[in-house]
Amino acid sequence: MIDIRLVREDPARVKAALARRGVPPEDVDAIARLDGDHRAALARQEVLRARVKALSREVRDAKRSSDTARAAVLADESRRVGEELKAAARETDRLAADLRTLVLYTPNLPSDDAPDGRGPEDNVVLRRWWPGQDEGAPEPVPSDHQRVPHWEVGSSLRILDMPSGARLAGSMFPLYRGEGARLLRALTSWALTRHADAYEEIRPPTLVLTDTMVSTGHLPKFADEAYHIERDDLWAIPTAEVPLTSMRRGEILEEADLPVRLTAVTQCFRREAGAAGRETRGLLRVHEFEKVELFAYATPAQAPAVHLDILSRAEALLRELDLPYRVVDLCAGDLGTSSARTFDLEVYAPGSDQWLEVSSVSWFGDYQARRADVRFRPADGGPPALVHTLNGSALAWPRIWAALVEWGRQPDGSVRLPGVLSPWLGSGLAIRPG
RNA sequence: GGAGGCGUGCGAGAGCGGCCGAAUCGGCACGAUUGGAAAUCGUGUGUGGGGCAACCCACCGUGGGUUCAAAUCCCACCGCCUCCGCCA
Repeated sequence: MIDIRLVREDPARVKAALARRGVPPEDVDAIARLDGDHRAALARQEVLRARVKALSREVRDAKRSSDTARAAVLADESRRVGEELKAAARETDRLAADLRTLVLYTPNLPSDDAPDGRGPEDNVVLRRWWPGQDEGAPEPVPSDHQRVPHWEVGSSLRILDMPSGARLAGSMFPLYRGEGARLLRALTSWALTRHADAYEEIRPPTLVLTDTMVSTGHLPKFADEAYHIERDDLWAIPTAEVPLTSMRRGEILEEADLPVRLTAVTQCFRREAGAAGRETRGLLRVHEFEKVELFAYATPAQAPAVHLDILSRAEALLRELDLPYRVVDLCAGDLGTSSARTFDLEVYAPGSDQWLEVSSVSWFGDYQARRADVRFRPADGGPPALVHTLNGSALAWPRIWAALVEWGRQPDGSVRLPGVLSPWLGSGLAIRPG
């Protein structure tokens, strides 16, 4: 949630910031109006309640002095005020609920540093990297044998079986087999080990309560994007960000313990409503996938450094995998709802001939922390303040799998995999046609 | 899933329906004492909303209800513990 106090005190600033995302100023006015109504109603309610409490004390005193008649009169008066109070409370609750709904649907204010722009076409490519770049090697040009899309490579090597996945769960549910499945396991083990120096490994639940989904901003606005288990009212998480953000929900952390850095591998579930058709072949867009996530709770002062740490860790993994990539600074219009600033990492896949988003590294400010009510007690003894949350994939495996298989394809049709994975791949660094 | 017990502040733990935002002990902070420390003594110590302030309001797992008045009574739900059942 955005800070309602900021809407109250500096609506112009909120309007200007949200306008960069395309939010009309009237939306901010509506929030301000409802907030004013709610506060006025609350004030009326409090006066009435104070009156009831005062009368109740007088009833008590009258009874103590055995003045039954007076006690009865006072009790009647209190009952009457109590009815008024009830009505006032209903009004306050209604306004509060309306206000909350409105605020829950309002996106975060983009960071001043995020570039201007309306959509993906306005994102800024900050830099590119490719193997050997430091030694002056030119950007690699894929050979013909690398121009085969991963779904063809996967099918002919029998390491990816999309038809079987579709038979089990429908389209866009991949089924990996043999060395293809083992490659996923290797990537996960390798990545978690690489983060273990500073990030505590977590295995969270992947089905969560509605409140947990609301805290990150995935609900109520994007209910159509998530799988929902109706009978038990649980949601399948679209990313480990969801359980990790709520791990300390409602708590006050000590500043000395910050930043709290966590890493987790989870299955991620996305309905991808409306994504049918384009760019859904093979592993480019799937309903269920595995991803290693980096996450942190930080003080506002720590947040920028943590943001860069997560970004550099995700980049380091790509470099160790020898995958050419670019860093994209998302413009205000293309930011996710909860994010204030996001860097996407995109890998080039020669067979699919596309830049594939394999990581999204975001700084959420206090937007999610306010929804999740996660605060910290400043070391200087000041009042508790909201933490900042940050996260980034490191990394999402299906598209990495695709890029590895396409770049690694040899003239003889086999696939060579990067050396860093050798401890987890056992004997074979290469997947050969069998 | 069945039976029973319990959910109070940083922790432990009290709390005849009114004087309870809450005893007491511990922890922590500050002060006194001390050459310094321990011990001792004193003071303070929740979160949020409103008001220039005095002060007012909310919160004792969550949500309803009873009552002039609810931490306290009633109902439902959730969580934890114990026993039974089932189970990878």
